[in-house]
Amino acid sequence: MAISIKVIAQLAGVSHSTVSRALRDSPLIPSATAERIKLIAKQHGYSASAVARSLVTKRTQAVGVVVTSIADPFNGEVVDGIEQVANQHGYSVILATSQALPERELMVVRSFQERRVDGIVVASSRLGSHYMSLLSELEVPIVLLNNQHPGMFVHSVSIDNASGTYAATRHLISLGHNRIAYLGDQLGLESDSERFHGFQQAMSEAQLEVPVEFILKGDGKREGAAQACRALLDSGDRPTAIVCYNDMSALGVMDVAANLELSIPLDLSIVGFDDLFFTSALQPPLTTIRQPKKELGVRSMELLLALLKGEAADKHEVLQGELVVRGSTDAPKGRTYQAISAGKNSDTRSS
Amino acid sequence: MAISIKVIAQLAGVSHSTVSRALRDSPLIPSATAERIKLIAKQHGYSASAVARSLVTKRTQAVGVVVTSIADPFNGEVVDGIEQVANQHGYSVILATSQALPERELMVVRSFQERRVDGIVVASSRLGSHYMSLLSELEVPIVLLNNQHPGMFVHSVSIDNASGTYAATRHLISLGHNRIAYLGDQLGLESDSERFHGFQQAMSEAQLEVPVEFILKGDGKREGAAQACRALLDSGDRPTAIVCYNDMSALGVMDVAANLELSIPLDLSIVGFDDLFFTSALQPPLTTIRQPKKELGVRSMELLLALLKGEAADKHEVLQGELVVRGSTDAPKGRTYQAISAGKNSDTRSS
DNA sequence: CTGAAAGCGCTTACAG
DNA sequence: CTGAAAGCGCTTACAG
Repeated sequence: MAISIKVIAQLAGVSHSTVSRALRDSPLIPSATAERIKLIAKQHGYSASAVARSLVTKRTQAVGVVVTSIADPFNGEVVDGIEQVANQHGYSVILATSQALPERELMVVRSFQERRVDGIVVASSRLGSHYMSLLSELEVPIVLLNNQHPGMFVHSVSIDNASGTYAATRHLISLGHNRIAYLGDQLGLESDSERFHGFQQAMSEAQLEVPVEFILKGDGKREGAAQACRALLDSGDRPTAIVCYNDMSALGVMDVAANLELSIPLDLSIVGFDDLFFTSALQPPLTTIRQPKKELGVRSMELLLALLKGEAADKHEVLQGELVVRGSTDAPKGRTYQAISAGKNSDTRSS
Repeated sequence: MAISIKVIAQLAGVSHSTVSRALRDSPLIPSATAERIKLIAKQHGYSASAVARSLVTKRTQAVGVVVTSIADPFNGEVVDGIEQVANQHGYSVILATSQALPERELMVVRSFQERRVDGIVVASSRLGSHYMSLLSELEVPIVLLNNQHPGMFVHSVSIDNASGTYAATRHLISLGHNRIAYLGDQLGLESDSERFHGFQQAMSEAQLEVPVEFILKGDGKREGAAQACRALLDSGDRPTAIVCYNDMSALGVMDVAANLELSIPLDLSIVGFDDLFFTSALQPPLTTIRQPKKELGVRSMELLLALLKGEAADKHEVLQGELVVRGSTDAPKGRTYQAISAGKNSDTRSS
């Protein structure tokens, strides 16, 4: 059905080589001839076959992008950035989701390989490391976004996890909290341990203890986080603040707090991570670490593009997050009056 | 770099035709030979070239999926459904975003055409109709998700828009509201006029007037919706309830309400549309029409698959939404006591 | 400037 | 069962 270079060659009375050259603006073809051929091509609705071209050029102008799930709003923003840059540079995006299923991960690798994608962006946090080593056998450039597998790959673009939670924890400490919990992820993610590390560092610098019961393991999702923190929040030995692995986890904590009739931030201050678009609409709005999500996608694709051009490129790029203070954090109840009176009454010294 | 059928033919001491057949489990090849060849292929990391295969079979086993933006959480869930079904059936998804830019839409069509995708799912609401007619020239099956261009295409999967807002409006009326506004979209979307129609029908059935000032035009987004409703909500002539085109619009209304210190649902009841995942976490949680988002994606891809197989398929499939009543709707203030006392005190008759 | 030729890596009638 | 041949739609040295 689709018309080929051959038929437009006949129509134009030239060889198909000439048509090919004319259509690709080869300097060999005089512009008059080229225009004539292009016109005929256009009139007949000619569209070059990328697949035929790829066979000879050995380039598909396609990149593979893997995420665990594109329903995850974080991934959506990231992929949006990737896709825009890719498209601007004439690359198509082949999107695959692993759903965190090992068999799906395997299929994705196979599929990328068979399609001969020129490069890959792994834009997801939960891919198994077995999978990663398969990917590395593909012999195409790979960029990891928020790298969870340090050392396995050379190129990555990540958020500065540790500084993020460090800033969040410092913020809580400066409000007067000293009983602060950390609600992490249970999959042993690199990002989780980095975030935990930032938390710990701030705590130890302030010489604050973190009892083991204050270190919770969720799963990065709302329900998992809720389950992970319920017992602690229901106990007499409650923290006054909690630093969460991400916003979805924070949402789970808010659910439990509502359930236990704990007031936020009066009884419990909460900090998230990511700054997903809806966090400012929560009641109270969530204090969180903003990740430049789209930017992460843009930079990853730009890095991949550089690699594709054979340019030497930054190996590991790290972007900074930003603490966004909103209503979910405030001074702990016991210290509220001190803080207020200290502010209103300048002759009162706070401890 | 990638090994070809030819070299494994040499290795196995057979012709490349035999290798091709063995690898594709042709019944012509005895299983012993086939196994031997497969083993060699595996040992040498052979991976068939989808591009070479596509050139001869005229099938790419790839489908194009267009959305305006994959950062939109609604689209994320939809595409997740599409991708899962596609992958299960051996199809890859080429994702393109139009960003509602005409020049991008044009590029997307070109790109799908050059890549010779086997079919297309248009999973987005805001594609220009010029673009749609370009798409229809592609001569591949096209499925429209939440079809905005009735008549232009034969195959679509949609939510029942009118029944959704009809149910939402009935719900408000049954709570005692009679001053109900509709906040729509300004792009002349089919879904918007259908949703408005459902609203209108419920109102006229209840013999309730809808003053023109109560018909607002947003843009389906938070800020646009906020802007569209601010003046009305700030006036003395305020509605007691508002039916929104979608959840993001409802979010904008909530912003304005908070700003004007209107209490929800006491001063204003709000209904959304979509049931995005965060709506249940809002304060108050949002009453909305749930769209089966993933299901819409799944069905669309299944429909496309059927078309690809040449099966006669449903032309226009319509899925039903579901009213999810949450805290953002209640009886209007003036009637609250009546409603309560009518409930508590069975000898009191409400009007 | 232009064309004939070779080749990219496969699939699939066709002949044996 | 197996191989030689043709062909999918391009690009690009090579020769003129």
